[in-house]
Amino acid sequence: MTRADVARYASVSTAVVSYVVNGGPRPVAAATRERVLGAVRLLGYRPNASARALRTGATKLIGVVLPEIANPLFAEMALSIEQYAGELGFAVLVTNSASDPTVERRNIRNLAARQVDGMILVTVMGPSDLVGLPIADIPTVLLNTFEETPGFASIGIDAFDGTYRGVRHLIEHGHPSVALVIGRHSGDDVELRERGWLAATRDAGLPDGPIAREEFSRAGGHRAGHRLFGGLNPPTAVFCSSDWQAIGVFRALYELGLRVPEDVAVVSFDGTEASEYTNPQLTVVRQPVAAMAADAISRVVEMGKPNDRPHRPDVGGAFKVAPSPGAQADATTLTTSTHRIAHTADLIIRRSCGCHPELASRSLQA
Amino acid sequence: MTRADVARYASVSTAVVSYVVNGGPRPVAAATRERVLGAVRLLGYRPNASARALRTGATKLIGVVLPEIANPLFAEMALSIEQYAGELGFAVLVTNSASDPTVERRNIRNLAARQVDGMILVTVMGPSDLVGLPIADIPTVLLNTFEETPGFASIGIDAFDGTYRGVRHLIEHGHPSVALVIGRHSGDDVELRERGWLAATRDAGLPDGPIAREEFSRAGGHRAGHRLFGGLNPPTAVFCSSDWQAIGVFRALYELGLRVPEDVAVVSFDGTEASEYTNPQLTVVRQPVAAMAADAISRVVEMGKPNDRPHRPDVGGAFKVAPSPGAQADATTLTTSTHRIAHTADLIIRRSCGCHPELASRSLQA
DNA sequence: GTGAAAGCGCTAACAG
DNA sequence: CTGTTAGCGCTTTCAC
Repeated sequence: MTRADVARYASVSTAVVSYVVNGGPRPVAAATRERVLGAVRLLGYRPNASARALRTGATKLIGVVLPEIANPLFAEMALSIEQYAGELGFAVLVTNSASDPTVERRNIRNLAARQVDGMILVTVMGPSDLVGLPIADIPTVLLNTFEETPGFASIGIDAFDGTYRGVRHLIEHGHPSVALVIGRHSGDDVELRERGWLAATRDAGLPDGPIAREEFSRAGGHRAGHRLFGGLNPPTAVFCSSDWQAIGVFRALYELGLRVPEDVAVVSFDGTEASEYTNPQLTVVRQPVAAMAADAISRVVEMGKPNDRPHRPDVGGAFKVAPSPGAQADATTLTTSTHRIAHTADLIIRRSCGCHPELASRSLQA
Repeated sequence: MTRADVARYASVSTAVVSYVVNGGPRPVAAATRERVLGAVRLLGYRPNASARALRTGATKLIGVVLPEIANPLFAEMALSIEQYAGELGFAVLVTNSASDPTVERRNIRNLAARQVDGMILVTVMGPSDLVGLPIADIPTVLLNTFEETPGFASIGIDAFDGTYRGVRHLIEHGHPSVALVIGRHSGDDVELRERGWLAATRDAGLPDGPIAREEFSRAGGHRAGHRLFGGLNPPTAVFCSSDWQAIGVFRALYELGLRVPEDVAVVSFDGTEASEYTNPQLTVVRQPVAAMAADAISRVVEMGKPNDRPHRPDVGGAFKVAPSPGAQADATTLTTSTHRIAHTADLIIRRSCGCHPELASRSLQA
């Protein structure tokens, strides 16, 4: 079933079939259109995306590299990305790197080989590892980064500030010190969060609490929890760098017979839906995942457009999510800009921090 | 950067470049090969996947339709599918339907339009809704189905048996009745699980327990939990149709001040990693997700192969996971076969059922 | 062992 | 408003 068959059946040229199928670029008489549409339906014709991609040079595919699809933060990112991309007519090729730089590099290469029109990378590598990759010609944005990344457009939150506020909240509850559970790979994020935690602690005149470095997973959080709270005189408050780790910490606390928030107050970073289903519910510093994903998609798509349009008055209005202040980019240099969109994380108070002791401990009164 | 450029630079024909890049189908002199490879590297040449797909008629893309990527069961499926597909040289286009038949239909159409070489569908629709779709020519397997589906290859577990064994385990603990939390859409799965639950109950001579029909989500489980356990004389045991719902039930029990397993014993279906991070850990009827995903991929790939090969002696050995008994399919009719691979679910005893009371209640002794 | 060339299905000039 | 046609980059048959 090809375009030519449809053309033959409807007694028109293949060009007209194109015009009808694509709604342009030339007008078609209503009667002719009907005839073509009829043939399309009757013949069950489906346009060939590969041929179109070859001809137009655009696959309408966006590649996404995630470190770990099981982590709800990234799962929610994937979901939002797919959704926004779909609204703009793009399909999404999601790959998992299992936080392994080698796998990540392979995935990026694969996506490039498939001529994706753009890439969204949640990378576990440093920016310097990215330069050798064959992606100079592909619109790329780094998502979930924590600082400016030279040579790349990037989107993320202010990890220092977010951590600072989360830790400060814990301190305001009067804890003598606050422990930290954090990732073990060396990167901006780890460093920034650690600095945020340290700054909040010291600004309050408190001694540095204990720190546990484990991978960003439930298992990592579980190990961290046992290490931190398994000894004598365990800390009474802990800040977790991710919901995922916090869930592991909760399990460790449960196994150790420690109650949240009575014995240990917990605050975590991310604020995915999973944080609403721990018992008690987690107080979190929430990342605006959907907004970040929307920004990522719109930037990638924007970067992929030819730079020669004088006006495109209404295109911007299609985006549902307003980019953060400072998101305006210079169209002429966009493709290679180092521009960063920084979103802010909000503190959401729920039960695990101890703000509502009477409610949080209900289960114990039964 | 095209094949022609490389050919020109290496002073060979484009055909030779092809032979080198694809390792065939014709032999190339070692010296020539080196020259070509050098040109490829120097020029940074990347083959154009669209052109290749157009020429060969194969995109090496497999489309996947999931009802809900956030549900860990489907997230784990997506992960396994991507992994196995990658090993066979296929990339995966994952789409979400949010359990909405309309969205699902749209996604299937989109995938078909992109000329995927095969499809794996975790559908929320009945088989009859599938017939109108333009996918007769695309190798398709239904994953996570619960009964034979006429006209489709399908893979799933025996939901009746799995539920039966989970419920029976609860009954063996001596509970006077067992409640059921189950999905609300009408389909084989819901019906089979309900029958399994009923059969186990009645075979034990027990009265039918209460039933709560809610969507397959944490929120659904949460509502079900409140409905089931919020009144006077709540049941003392409950079987949840999914880990996801069980997590919601746990939250409801926590909010109601009911302890697991002391006040309420819980067993759930799925056995994803999430079930190891509830407090206490869930006793589950575990679906062999990785094996099911591997089966799905290998069947789709197999179906996509031309039917005219007389022998392919070693291909089968490449698969890591052996299909269940009865998985041998008739190669000549595979594409349109109704064949079903039924995996079996195992009961995994952990803490939520009450088998280890001394351990499960540790948190209360603190 | 290598080259020439046809053509996959589509789009978009260009011509009418 | 509609038709003709030249490729997009690749694979592969056929000739040498």
